[in-house]
Amino acid sequence: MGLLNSKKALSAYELADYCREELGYQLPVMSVYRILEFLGEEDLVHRLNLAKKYVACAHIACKHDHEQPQFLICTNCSGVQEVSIEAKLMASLNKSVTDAGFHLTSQQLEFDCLCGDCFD
Amino acid sequence: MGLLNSKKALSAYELADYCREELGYQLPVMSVYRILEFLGEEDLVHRLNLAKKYVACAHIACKHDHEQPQFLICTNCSGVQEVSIEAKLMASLNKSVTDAGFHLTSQQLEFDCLCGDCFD
DNA sequence: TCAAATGTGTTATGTTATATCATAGATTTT
DNA sequence: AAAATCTATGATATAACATAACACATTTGA
Repeated sequence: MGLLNSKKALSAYELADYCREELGYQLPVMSVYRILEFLGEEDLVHRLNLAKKYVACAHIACKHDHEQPQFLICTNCSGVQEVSIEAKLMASLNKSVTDAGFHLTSQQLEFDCLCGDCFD
Repeated sequence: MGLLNSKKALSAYELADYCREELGYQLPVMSVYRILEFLGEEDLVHRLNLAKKYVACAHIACKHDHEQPQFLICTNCSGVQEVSIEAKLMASLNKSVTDAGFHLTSQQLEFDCLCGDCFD
């Protein structure tokens, strides 16, 4: 499933459709989910909870370690930009959360956005 | 549907179930969605995109204006805490986003968390 | 009063995700 | 090597959340 060369996030069903239509390979959705789960564990794919779609990690080819990624997701076209929020900013954010008695389950933050193309 | 006295976020289907089981009133799910849409426009209810559930606004009874709310959502029990992130922090965040060529569609941020009770 | 707009119920369908079970191939055990 | 077990995969069903489409009644208002 080397198709995660997409600029956009794709759902598991969209990936299955892609395999069938573009590659002529009939891949059950269950298999897509199983593959995505594996790739997620290997940090090769990120699951976007807000969009309920999946993207290839932008740093697959890099050798160095990475900070936790944050994602800007275009609600119009599903375009995704992987960014790093400054450590200082993340620290303040974490403080605000713990002050409220909660704990972030993940430093992988996601924000609903419009990308440059879809914004006016 | 005065039942949004819940500490937890509830889905439209959970609300329909509540009406049927607790109030003995058979309310179609479609109606729940239509009511939630209306209440959302009136800012009496917030839709949580991350949890796909709904909560009553924590400030229904207040008279003064409010900043955009942010939500801490317990992924374990659906408990929700409505907080206000400092303006300064939000400004930095907005800057990070626009620097990346994106635009936040909403200042209503949502964070997956564990609440105090569910955290260890 | 009649036509148009609005509201509500019903049914169907779409989208994302998980559960369950059977079978086929691989691996282990004797 | 044959039997037993484990694992991977496919197929089907179902769950949970959401929207579309249509019918019918009521209101509005010209």
